[in-house]
Amino acid sequence: MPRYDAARIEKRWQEYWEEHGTFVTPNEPPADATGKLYALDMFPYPSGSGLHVGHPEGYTATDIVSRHARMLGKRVLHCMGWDSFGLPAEQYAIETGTHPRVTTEKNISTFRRQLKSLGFSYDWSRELATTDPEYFRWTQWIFLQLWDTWYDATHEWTGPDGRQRTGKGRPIAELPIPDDVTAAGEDAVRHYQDEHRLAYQSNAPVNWCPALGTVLANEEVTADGKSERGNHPVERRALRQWMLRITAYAERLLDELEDLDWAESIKALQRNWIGKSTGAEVDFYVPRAESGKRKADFEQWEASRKESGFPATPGDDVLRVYTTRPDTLHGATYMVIAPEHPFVDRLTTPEQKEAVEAYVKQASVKSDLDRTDLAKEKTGVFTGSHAVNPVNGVEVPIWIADYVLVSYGTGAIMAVPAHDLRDWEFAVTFDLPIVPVVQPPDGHEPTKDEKPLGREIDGEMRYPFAGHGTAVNSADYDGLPTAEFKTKITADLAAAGVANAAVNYRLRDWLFSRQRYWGEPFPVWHELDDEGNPTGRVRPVDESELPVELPEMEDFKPKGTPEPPLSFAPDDWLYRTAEDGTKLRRETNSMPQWAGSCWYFLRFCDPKNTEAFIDPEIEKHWMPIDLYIGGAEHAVLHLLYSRFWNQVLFDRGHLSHAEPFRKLVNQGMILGEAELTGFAKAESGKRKAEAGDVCSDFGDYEWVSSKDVTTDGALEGADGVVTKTGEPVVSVKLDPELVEKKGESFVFVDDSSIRVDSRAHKMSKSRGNVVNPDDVVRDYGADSLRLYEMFMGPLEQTKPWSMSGVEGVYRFLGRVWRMFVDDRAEEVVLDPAVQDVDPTEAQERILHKTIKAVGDDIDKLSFNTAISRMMEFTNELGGQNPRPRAVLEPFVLLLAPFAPHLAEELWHLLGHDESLTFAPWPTYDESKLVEATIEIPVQVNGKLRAKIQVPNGADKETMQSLAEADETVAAQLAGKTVVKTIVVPGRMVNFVVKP
RNA sequence: GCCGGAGUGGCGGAAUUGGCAGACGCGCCGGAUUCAAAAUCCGGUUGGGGUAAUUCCCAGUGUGGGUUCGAGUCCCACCUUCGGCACCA
Repeated sequence: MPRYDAARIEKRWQEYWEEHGTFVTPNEPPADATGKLYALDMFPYPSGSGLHVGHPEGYTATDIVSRHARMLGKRVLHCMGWDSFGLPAEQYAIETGTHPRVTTEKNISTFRRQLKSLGFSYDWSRELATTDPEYFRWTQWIFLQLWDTWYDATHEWTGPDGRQRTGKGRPIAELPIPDDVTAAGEDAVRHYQDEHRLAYQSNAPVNWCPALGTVLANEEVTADGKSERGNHPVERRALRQWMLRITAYAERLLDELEDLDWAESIKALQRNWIGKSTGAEVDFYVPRAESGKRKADFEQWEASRKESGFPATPGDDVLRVYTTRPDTLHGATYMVIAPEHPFVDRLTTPEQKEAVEAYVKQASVKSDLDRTDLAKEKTGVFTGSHAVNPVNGVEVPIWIADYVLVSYGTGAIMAVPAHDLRDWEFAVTFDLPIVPVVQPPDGHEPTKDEKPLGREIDGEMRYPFAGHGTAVNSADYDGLPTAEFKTKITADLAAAGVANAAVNYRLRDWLFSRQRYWGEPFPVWHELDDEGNPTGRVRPVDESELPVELPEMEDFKPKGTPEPPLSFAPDDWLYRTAEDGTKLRRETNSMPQWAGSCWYFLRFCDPKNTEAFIDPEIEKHWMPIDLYIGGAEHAVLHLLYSRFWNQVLFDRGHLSHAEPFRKLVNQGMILGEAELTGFAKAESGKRKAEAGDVCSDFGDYEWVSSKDVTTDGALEGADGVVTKTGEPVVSVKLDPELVEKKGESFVFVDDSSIRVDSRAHKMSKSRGNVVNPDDVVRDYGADSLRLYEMFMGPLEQTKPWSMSGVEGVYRFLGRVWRMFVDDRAEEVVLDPAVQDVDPTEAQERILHKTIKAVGDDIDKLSFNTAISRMMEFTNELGGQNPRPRAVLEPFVLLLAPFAPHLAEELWHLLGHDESLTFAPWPTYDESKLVEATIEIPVQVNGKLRAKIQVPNGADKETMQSLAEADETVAAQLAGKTVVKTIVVPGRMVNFVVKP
């Protein structure tokens, strides 16, 4: 019986595509192509658990778009590769003693097999893995480019789009060296350069995770101070690390976001992450002299500043703060510096020394968790020193508190308790003065945040006010609205040389080194002195010596100390003597997993190039990416990092576009099948639970899930089941709050106390609701899996899996099959109903409607509706006899991007010898879409009263008279006055009447 | 708290962007086919009411207002929910 046999068909066509190299894209594409499409999937980390049903969701979407584009005659680049460096392979290796390379290769081949079984039209000849030395050779090369680049913030240039821009990455050799640095000698120059490179070393405190044995980026640490991977505790520790100066590109990354065709939500996420704020930096003079001379010192300082202007780096006698509210300067009644601020020691007076030291120590051991969790209680300690408020010469105390972060702004703030909630809390705790300088607008009530902080002062309830208003207690500025005041005072203070307009970003530099074995080695040597100690000078590995491969090692376990595994590599890898006789030691940190994924899309264009990471001509040919689809979990990190690398490579002239991803779409997460869970009462006979039902305790009710319930609604292993409304599948949940306890028994208060919980949850091993794509392919075929994942709902939406939904699309494919194939025949032959006859007008119309709808929907990535249109077509044509070939053939082509295997099989059956991959996409004829007469609604006072047939293209008058002639309408209008008639041609008629 | 989404039948979701709410699929009900089943096919399925019957009536897109001849769609306020950030001065 020639039933729809997905397994046979799919095997056949996958073999055909492989043999014929159907999807291999030459680098010299046909000249007659009508445009190009680069459709990219976020390449997977080949984990040990294999493909997840979430992967094929985005992959199917790009595959449909790619296959559609090929049929439209475009040249298409569509590739797959592996983000194969990373922690899990290394941890598995440590546990089992298998080399990570072995595990990785095994996992890759599983992924490859699974992906191939789904019939994606990837050009497998371009497959790449980030762990391949021929690949990471260029990752290392790009790192050297970063090392060789500084950011010239003042450089003006015009982008490819003709827009003027400021700021560009330039070769380090072009960095202007100040004369005093040149005079100080070669080492000073080198040091100066190192301070400007985009890749630099730093000793700043980092997130050290002892359990993972590595340092983590801020982005890899959760809010409660745990590692994102594994949820292990993370502590702060000062270590020498490589950093990438992504902050230099903050403005560029923010600015270029505007023109990209990305979902607003993702743009918002990135904007949020970059976190731009504008305000001013203000210098507060810190007098050192004994009282008496202090005022004179301040005045002298003020005068000198007026002359010199606002310096780039403040001196020792100045505390520089950043504020977004310079208009509240008159209300600054104290200052706060972070416990890690470099001035802590200098500002601490002998009397306060003990208290300060204790506080700073305590703050240093506090994890981020403690710091945020104790947010309710503000803590701090007085330094003993004061600073002078530049607007009024008032001396204010300087405190140390951990609510000020050393890593943001200048690590110091001016505190305006009247207008900042945190400062208010602190001032209240330590009894510091509160001076209001902003008058709230009339009728302002304290907000939800402000209200709870209210406090009685001098017999009156007072609240902080963080909003905008009018200036008071601000000398000459009184009466100015906040916004105006900000601009004015910033200008005035800038003229006085004590402040400057400033911008700050939440974004931090990217911690780029890890203490792992399974990552790209840094292409860097450290110079050693005669004793073998590092001199602090580094030398790049010569390009000709790339790649720096990983040494073969027996033991790459982390030692629980920050010494990276590579520092235990064999000496011949680790050490070398340079031609000039200098002893060198390799950098033993490795790059983070993000490195390889920052540029893989470039390599796909030119994967075999041994001369360059990409050929400039080929790059121009394929980039930018027209469609990039992947999970929202990469909305910030991966996408920001790769944009950053791409910007730098663009600035250095290696790329033709600054932004790699023209259009980005995040597929929604696929949740596990919605489970009905709850308490079921096991008793004989099925019946409804009712109000008043009694149970002796919740033990009478068993926790069940839909898996325990058979299709007819009986609970397996029990005699019956309590149902909500008599529906067969069901279990109920008791909401303890709605169940009354009477003695030892519980009584259902009312029907609402019986709840069915049918939530869908994330797929997870522990929940046991993970769907394995292999199983689905085995039972229903790849086409069904592809079609189902596209039919579930909008691509970007989170949606639950449903096995019966898979069966639904499988049934649809069966109907398609039987539309062509006589399933009662002995062999696979065309159904006799498929004939070379002229289609009827109605058949032509549905065909052309379907062609239009499917094409438009693919362009909109609205695959669920495209599929529903094809179902409508099948519902209409399936039962007809004869079924004209001229209508069925184009339909096969429409189906091809979605269910390519079945489509190829039917195409073949219709007598075509070649694959339909490059068959022209059907076109529709606008004139075939119109019907002779159409049905339109007639409303009276906006209510639908009748439907009438009108000739297509009827004018207003005709439509109105036809509507008036309708019996029902006439009855509705009888005895009433028509005030107005609205006629929308081809749409509707509406009579507005008065009684 | 701030930023960004989303609320439509029993369920997943449609709705030419202001013009017939519920396309398509799932589930369910009824029927055909069958010795029976599987598979397949046909009909019904928002709720309520009415009729011998129909192209019948009423209500209805989270809640409350508003704009409009007309609102799921636009405006205002609110509720719920999901995601991200969270002492960022």
